[in-house]
Amino acid sequence: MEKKPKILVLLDGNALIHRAYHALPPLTDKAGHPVNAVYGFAMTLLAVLEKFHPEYVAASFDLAGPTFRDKMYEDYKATRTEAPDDLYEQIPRVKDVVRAFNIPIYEKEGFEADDCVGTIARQAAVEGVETIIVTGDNDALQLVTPLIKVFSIRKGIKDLVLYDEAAVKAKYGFGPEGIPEYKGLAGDASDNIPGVKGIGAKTATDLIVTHGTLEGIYAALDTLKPAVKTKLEVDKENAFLSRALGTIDTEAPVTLALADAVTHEYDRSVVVAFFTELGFFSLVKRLSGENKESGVNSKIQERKTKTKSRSLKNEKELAEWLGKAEGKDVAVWIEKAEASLFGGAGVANIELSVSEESQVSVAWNDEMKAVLVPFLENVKRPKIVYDAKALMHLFAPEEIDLHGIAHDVMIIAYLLDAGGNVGFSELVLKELGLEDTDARAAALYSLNVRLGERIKEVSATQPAGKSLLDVYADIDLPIIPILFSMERNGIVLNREKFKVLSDQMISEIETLEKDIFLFAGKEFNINSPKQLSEILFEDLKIPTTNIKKTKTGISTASSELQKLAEYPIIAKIESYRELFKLKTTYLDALPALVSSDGRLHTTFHQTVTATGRLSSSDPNLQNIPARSAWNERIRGAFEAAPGYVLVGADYSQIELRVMAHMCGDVSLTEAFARGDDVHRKTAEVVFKVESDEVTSDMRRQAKVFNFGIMYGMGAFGLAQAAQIDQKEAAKFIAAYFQKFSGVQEFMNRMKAEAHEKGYVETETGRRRYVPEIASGNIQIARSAERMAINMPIQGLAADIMKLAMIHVARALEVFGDDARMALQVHDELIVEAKEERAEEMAAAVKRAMEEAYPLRVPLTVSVEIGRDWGKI
DNA sequence: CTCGGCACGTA
DNA sequence: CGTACGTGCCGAGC
Repeated sequence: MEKKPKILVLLDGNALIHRAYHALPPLTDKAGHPVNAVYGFAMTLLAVLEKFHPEYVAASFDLAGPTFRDKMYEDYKATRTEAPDDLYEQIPRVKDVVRAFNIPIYEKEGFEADDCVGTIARQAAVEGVETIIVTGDNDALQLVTPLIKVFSIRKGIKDLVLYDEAAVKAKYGFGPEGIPEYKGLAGDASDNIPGVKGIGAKTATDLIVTHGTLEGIYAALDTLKPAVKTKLEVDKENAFLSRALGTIDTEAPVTLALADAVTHEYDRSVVVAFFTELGFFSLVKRLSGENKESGVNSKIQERKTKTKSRSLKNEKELAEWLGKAEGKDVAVWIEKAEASLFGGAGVANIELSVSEESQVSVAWNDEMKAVLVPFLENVKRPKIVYDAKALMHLFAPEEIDLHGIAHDVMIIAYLLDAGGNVGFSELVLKELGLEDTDARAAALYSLNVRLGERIKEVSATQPAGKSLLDVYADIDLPIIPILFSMERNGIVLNREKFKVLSDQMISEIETLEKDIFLFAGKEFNINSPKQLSEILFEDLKIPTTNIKKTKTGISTASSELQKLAEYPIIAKIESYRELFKLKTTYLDALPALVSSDGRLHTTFHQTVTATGRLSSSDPNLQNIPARSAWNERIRGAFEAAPGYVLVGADYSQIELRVMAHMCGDVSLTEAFARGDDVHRKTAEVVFKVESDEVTSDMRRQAKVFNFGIMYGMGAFGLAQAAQIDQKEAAKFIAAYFQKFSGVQEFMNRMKAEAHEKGYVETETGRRRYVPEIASGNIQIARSAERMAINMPIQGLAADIMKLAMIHVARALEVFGDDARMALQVHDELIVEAKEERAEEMAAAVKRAMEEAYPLRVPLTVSVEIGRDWGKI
């Protein structure tokens, strides 16, 4: 019996990293570092180990610095655009993966990974070992011999092909030895190898097939077509140079030590820990199974067979399927129809699944709808979905009310890691190890299982009633239908009011512009920080002492310009910027987004912020101007419908109260309990004066101070914000912490917790990971500490508001169509109410908000009623 | 055309 | 060198 040769798998690290990086969507770990290339590399590594069960494994990487090719040809790889930092950042971690598996790395200064691979493969062949080169670069095909094969990526990262000599010949028409000749003729644009000008793929192949080598071709020059002959003559030097550049050096100064490359056991826990850190849960799963203690050589469990998707032909089959699914959670994936010319996208078809392995798909037509709609609307049929709110909008135009959302996987993923990616395809890749899938309902089902386990695991370590699961069940899930109806309700925007404002603003802006050009002595683009700084600091020669620099020049930020208030042009620029911003961002942009019902419909995002707040976009209605001279007029264009009024309900100082609640500081809680003006109280403390000596200026500074404290501000920042001396600021902080010692203890506690555990939590159980806290960079670590201080405060305030909205929604049920929530702006809720019931309703809203979450200090809400937002 | 940097609106 | 966001403009690079 013929003895089967032993196999060496040789990884071309750089080529694989490049392929993985470009083939995979951006992925990040919890710290926000890109990991898609690391992930792709690790997947490929596991796949080849599984497939070939090699006796030996080794890897090669490029080293920084010029190679012998650069010495030969100074333009080598000159056109190659610098790979993004996102990619370079990942190379050390790829090497860590290789090391975690105890795989030796061969690299040499002055040589590319290719050359090391070629040399090692040649040496292995001498030992009678068969080599399989794993790469993403077809250059390596020139190395193929009976004992050397190339396993190369065709597309994506999953589609790999094993090339032997026959396969190379089939692909190119000539064998491996022809590839350097091919480079000599046709060149290689990606490496800036010139080749012979005018000779492309076709001619090059013909020439090689007929004449073999460059030498052969040049010997037969006279037999060639005149045009080809001329081209070859002109570029003869380039042809030979290009061939040399394109030839892999198999005599690189590296020596294979087969003993090191034996696929000996690796420390499984190291690999698991590393994959976990990277967030590669699907890969951890592939490592586990029966082979707990074994090495890479052992069988890694086979991937599951392809998920089955069956198309249901008629409503009878559908009814039967749904009948069998009775009592089970059904994963529902909606396939959106292409948006039509006449409006939004509808539903094309629906996939349903009650298992990880299979699903059914159902066309969205009248017959099927007759069965589907009762299922979708049935509160008692639990559904697993991804982004329930978006689905509600998809169904809403058809007047279908989606109910019975048991799980929203988007929300679960967000709660598990508010900073991470929550895109469906990213989750499918990270959690299930699938680049993409056609069986989305089955994938959704699987995701719900995996993430469901994880959220339970985390919750088991948290206090009862205050866990991620509780946040999920009591806050983030129930608020979905409320946000949906708020988005659908929208708010009236009076475009006529905007038009009047806009016209006034245009003339003011023009006046300001004229004045500015007069001061400048010429016209320029005031909106360009670059041009503006040239005018100010070069033409007008305004001294730049004390002015900050940016990467691109001297800063023209408002805070910097304020230092130059003595120059009359500065005030004009400030006003110009303010008006220009207001006009473009609000007066011009908002009317364009008003829909046919005359109302603006924002989208609230529930899975964006790191703290648990909502965000708003398209348009963002959470940053409508509030304090500028024009504020009331802009807000005034947001109106109630005829017969209705707006009720605005604001939490008063909710974050300060939350902080008082959490730290339990005696002075602070007492101040709130007495109903004191807390900013005034703070002013007394830091300025060391009696209550009646507090001036309005002191109170204003104290207010800045209170906010600063909650953000973990230091003396420097406080000095900046309150426009005072840094030394003075330090004294204020000392005085503050002496009086409110509980606040300082709280801050220290949060910092300690973040250092110890890597995350902080709100009292409700919402979690934020702050891995940067372990950074060696003191700036980054400090910044993480501030996030750790702020998140439990901002996050609990956000949760209180969400709970309040749930309570308000319930309280408003009795009002029917006479009341509808319109907007939420973090600590403010705006409700549209039938005029005659507004007072009654305002009282109900106030009560619901104040009682939403009992704190150690009173939680007070002020309500205002008015025709428009400017009046409330 | 896309994207990073800057600037600035809100809580 | 104070937290959390979204958007508009410019200018560089594709």
